[in-house]
Amino acid sequence: MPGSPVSEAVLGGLNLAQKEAVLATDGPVLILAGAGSGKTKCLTHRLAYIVAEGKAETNEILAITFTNKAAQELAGRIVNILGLSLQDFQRNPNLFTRRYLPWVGTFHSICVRILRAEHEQLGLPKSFTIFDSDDSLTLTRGIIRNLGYDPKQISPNAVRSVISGAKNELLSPEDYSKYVQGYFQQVALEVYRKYQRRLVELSALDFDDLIMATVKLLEQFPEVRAKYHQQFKYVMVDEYQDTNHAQYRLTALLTNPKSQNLCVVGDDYQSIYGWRGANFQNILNFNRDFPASKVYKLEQNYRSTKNIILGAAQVVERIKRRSEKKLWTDNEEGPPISVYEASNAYAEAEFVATEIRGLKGYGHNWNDFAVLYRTNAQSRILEEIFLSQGVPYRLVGALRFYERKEVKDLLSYLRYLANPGDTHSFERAINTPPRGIGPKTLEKGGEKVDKFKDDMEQIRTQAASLTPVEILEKVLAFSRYKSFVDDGTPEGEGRVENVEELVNLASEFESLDEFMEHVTLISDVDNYDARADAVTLMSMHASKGLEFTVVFLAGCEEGLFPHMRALEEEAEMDEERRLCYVAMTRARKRLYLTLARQRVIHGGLTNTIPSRFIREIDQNLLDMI
DNA sequence: TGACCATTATCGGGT
DNA sequence: ATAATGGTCA
Ligand SMILES: Nc1ncnc2c1ncn2[C@@H]1O[C@H](COP(=O)(O)OP(=O)(O)OP(=O)(O)O)[C@@H](O)[C@H]1O
Repeated sequence: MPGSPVSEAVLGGLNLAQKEAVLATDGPVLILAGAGSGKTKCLTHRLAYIVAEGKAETNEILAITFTNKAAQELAGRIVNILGLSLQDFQRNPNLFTRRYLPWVGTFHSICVRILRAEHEQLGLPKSFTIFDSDDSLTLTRGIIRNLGYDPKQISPNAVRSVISGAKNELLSPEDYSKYVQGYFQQVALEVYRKYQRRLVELSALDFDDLIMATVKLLEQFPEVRAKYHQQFKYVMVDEYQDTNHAQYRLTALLTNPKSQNLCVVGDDYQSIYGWRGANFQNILNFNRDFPASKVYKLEQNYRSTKNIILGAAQVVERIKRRSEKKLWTDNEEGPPISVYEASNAYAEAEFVATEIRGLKGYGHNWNDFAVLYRTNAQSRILEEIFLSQGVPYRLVGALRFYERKEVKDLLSYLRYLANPGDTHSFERAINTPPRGIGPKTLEKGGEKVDKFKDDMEQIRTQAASLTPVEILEKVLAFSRYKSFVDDGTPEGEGRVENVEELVNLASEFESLDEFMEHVTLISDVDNYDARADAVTLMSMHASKGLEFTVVFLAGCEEGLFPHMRALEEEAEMDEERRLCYVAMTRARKRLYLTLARQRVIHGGLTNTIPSRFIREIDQNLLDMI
């Protein structure tokens, strides 16, 4: 009830504008605000408030977060409001979030849940396979070859991005055929057709299909749509500026048209995923799409110093197409933004490491620091130097868990067990470890192949009454996978560790489908642990939504940041500016911009020019070291 | 079939 | 400069 102790607690610690946004539970709401103004905080409190007020049960709230990590954080913060035990949550955040907040997650994980529930409508088996980008690429390459094209002339990557782009715009091959121009797109269309047919045969969906299929489901079946409208009393979407067309449609389809209880949160200045179809006009058009909407603007930044806020604003103000937005802070002015020009990338990394070690002496922890860069390739030199200087670090975003070979190998068994139609996984599993069954033997068939199929069928029968970890143990015993990867070398040891990590993860799940889905959909940032006492190394993109006391932006050079490929198009340069704004505003107290005057690119030494972003910041906010 | 070697792409970001 | 892919040969 309003004024009840719980509601009071939920509203405590919010400023006036934030409180208003939290209290405006009903009807369409847009929270449009700059960095560090407490948007995510608002969303969390809003969810808590709705539950505390008894306006909806936790399973009646659909909340889309940008990462799985954010979903878990949301769950963690409302544990006490739900009257549940914090220990339970901490023991297994995954299971806890699934159980108590089944509809809090990323677009992709929410879609999987809907599709699993409604699979029959779409003629899919319940345990359909999720293709990740690697699987998609392999399939695409195979089709290109099958159709008689040379993968060297028709780049599988380029075709992938055409197909993905089409799906993000909700274009089926038929729809896409209307836009085709030129030879390459003609071929891409042909591949798209075949690719889609192949996925159906395999009972598989790729990442983009997860969204597109859900949209189709909801468009095609009004009764399914109505069911979810009843289920979801409240819908909330965080980071709405980074939704693509398919996600935008999906949001509208999932919102009850009568109540229109939809709250979207975001900042058009922080739209950094345009390259994968995100369109920040979605957030700017919210008023047009929902004329009854109320708009809340939060203008006070609680995160950063005045100098950081001012500097970041100056970079982003050069963008022509943007909303007008105020952002101020009561925080101290803080030290100027430090700029350091190193002679080369090693010297740059040494400066960063030395600076961190120096500041560490002034009472900082290692996890107060982050080094952010434009391209993942930059992490290598930083790692090398950090290692030699004894600076503990955690690298985020390099290799996703699922992309490790051992994980993919074992998942292929599990996928095939769950979905016998998935011959893609079958073909991988049957010869991992090598059993002398290559493509030729497979085609001919015969005893060896039948034996494997029979063995798998046996495990499949038993699997029905087993937990995910038990099934995985069976697979490991059957394949003797561990002894296959453990060759006694340190690398072999690492591979065994990967297997064990997968086993541990499996033990956190109750259903095989959920376990596999989790492994396929988690990103590397999801494993980022803010408590681990180490310096964080990650891409600027991956840093979205996070905050650190001290931030270094490495490689502030023309051609690297802003990136070479963004120099020509204004829209792309705008996105680089927004990325700069995002990256700068991750910092609470101190911000460094560093660069190398010489850098090795593609094996050749190149002279560099300092990034225009440094020039665009008022010189008296900067301290050139 | 699978190991080995040459050639080629990669280094733009990621669910 | 390195990783991945593809072709060749045992
Ligand atoms: N009313 C408030 N009083 C004190 N601190 C606040 C308040 N609101 C937000 N904060 C703090 O400000 C910081 C930023 O909040 P939050 O991450 O919710 O902002 P955001 O708008 O989502 O940021 P961004 O868009 O940059 O990711 C957090 O540390 C949060 O605890």
